[in-house]
Amino acid sequence: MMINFGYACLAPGVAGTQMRSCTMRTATAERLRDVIAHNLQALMRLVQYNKGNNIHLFRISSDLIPFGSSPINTLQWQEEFADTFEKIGNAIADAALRVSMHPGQYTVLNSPDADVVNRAIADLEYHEQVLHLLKTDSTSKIILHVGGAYGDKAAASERFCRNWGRLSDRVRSRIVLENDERFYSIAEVLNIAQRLGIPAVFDSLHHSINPPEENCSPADWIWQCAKTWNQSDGRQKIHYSQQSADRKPGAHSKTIYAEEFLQFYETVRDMDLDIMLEVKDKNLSAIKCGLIVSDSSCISRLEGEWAKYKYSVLERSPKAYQRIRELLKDKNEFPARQFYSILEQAIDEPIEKNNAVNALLHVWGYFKEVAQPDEKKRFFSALDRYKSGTAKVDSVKNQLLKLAQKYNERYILQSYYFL
DNA sequence: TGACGTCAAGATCCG
DNA sequence: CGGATCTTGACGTCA
Repeated sequence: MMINFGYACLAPGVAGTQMRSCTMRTATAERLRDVIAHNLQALMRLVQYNKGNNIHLFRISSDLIPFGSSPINTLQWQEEFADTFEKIGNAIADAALRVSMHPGQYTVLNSPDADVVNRAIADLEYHEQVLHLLKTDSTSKIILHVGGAYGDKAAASERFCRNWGRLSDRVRSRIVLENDERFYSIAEVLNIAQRLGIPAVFDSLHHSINPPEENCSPADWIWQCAKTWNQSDGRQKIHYSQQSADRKPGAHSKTIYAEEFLQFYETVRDMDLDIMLEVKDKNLSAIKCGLIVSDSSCISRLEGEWAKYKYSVLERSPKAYQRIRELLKDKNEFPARQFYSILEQAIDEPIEKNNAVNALLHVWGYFKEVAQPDEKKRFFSALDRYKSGTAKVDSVKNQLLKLAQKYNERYILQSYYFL
């Protein structure tokens, strides 16, 4: 039995992995060509990053090809970039990475509006083309919601099943259905999924907001969903996320909080699962979850994470900074849960000026020998403006980021301090 | 007609 | 002019 963790689309803090886009107004063939080439390169770097960080589950952004299913995009991008796709596909296979895609809430297959349905079909075909060009098999899924209710959910579900017949075999072999937070509960999704003979994806946060009448535990529903996954679908997938404490219901938390997560994990740990985390800090939480459920990893993995977090901790809580340093001293231990517990508390604290200045000066330490006189002058004048309240801490940080880029300070560049 | 969610582009403002 | 901050875009449904 085994559980993998993955994240969606973006890896904040990882150089060269940002997606670009364009608006309809600026979507010339040339511009689109540029953006697609850039995004494919970013995807390649994401794949390599995942491989290097032992992450085996990843959602590819629907924005990979801007207007990928729109007549606005007149490029033959499938042919033009076929070789690039193939190279990335090889890297995906080499990394043993399972990729998926997830069209958003605006792809609605069960709409009563024929145009909306036609666009939804085109959009699903676009997602399939990407996965196909990457040479992935049918275990690379397209996650879809049922759609709207239109005041008559039974009729809307019927329409979904009818329009299902209009999709190509290739698309149908990839689609999996997910419960949403407003209309279709996991029970209703299971119903439709069973009828069409396709897998169901349990989403924990959607479920807590929109539970079915049947009173089963999340683990029971996950077990129900397990029966809809067969050999050609690959390992069962679920979505896990936590409610943001300070935002509206359904909003994802900024990180996966370890304690709450472990309570859930205990209920599914004996299953074979791929768990897609939906969370603001993306790859950071995927690494976190992998580490806190592992009881036999090397402390150097924690030290590597600490290197990236340390200045974000220092600018909030020098006390937590010291505690973690103490915690990581014993090289024979692997105190992942304690490490993340202290970290989470620190990251949720507000930034106070004295602590922030302390952290800024720590980072400045990397440049004080190499910086030019004018760079030094600029940094300290920005620091003074921050101290006196006429500038924000981010403007001082940006100066440090610029210096890190100019002098290629890798230790600083990889830090989450600048996010 | 605005809110919803997402994240980068685009626009504007400031020194 | 560069950097910081605000608004817009693109999608469909529902109140």
